[in-house]
Amino acid sequence: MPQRIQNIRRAPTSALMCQALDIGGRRWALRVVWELRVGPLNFRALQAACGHISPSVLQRRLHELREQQIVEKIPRLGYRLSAQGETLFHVLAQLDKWSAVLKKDSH
Amino acid sequence: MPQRIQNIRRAPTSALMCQALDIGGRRWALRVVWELRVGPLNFRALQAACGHISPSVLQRRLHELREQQIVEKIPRLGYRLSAQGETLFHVLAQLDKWSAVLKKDSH
DNA sequence: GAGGATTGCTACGCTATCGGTAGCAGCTAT
DNA sequence: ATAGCTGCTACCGATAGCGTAGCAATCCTC
Repeated sequence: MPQRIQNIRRAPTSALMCQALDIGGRRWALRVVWELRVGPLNFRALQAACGHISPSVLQRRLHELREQQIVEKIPRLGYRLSAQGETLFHVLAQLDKWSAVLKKDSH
Repeated sequence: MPQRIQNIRRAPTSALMCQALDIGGRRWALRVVWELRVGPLNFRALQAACGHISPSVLQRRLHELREQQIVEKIPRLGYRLSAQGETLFHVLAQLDKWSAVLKKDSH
């Protein structure tokens, strides 16, 4: 008799991973990190780099990312990745490599 | 005179990476992939694993993930990761490691 | 230092997405 | 047969995202 599939014992997803997936699961959040990969950008430049995300949403994402200490604000240059953010960028770099396998024509 | 920050020449984000970030930027999308890491789950089990995501949203995410050929449906077992999905899981495994650096007390 | 451009950011109203609950039809095990 | 589980849909209120306009502050140029 095959074991019921929902009863398979599995390690529960850690709270921190849930948190990471929650942050990443918001529109534009990962994109913002990705666009900051090269260097700091100010608000308008970041907006343009993301393909004209609306400023209200960008403002929210930046606030959240700063709360998580992924992004930091610097006085005269705008926003840049923190040390944590740089580490997250390395993860996204893997995602960039992975994205090559996506079908081009899907939408 | 410092170069204007918005004029820094930067490689534009590739269309495929945009697509990947778009898929991942939807609520629950990455979480679904993550929960399927161990093995196939049926609809209800997946719903429970995600912490009771509403069925309408899960249905939508599964449809999209199947369109992208990240998840596939198998007749009597439910849903499982495709080869592409497995590769994506490896990226998320990096994210899991990264998540350990997140502050615990932030919300 | 007057003028205009650029900056970060907010307000507003609309649409799209999410979330919660209920429930249905098909299958399965008893 | 019947009771439970399954995948999935419908409905609808709540939330998040979008697009545009615009404002106060700063910066640049003359």
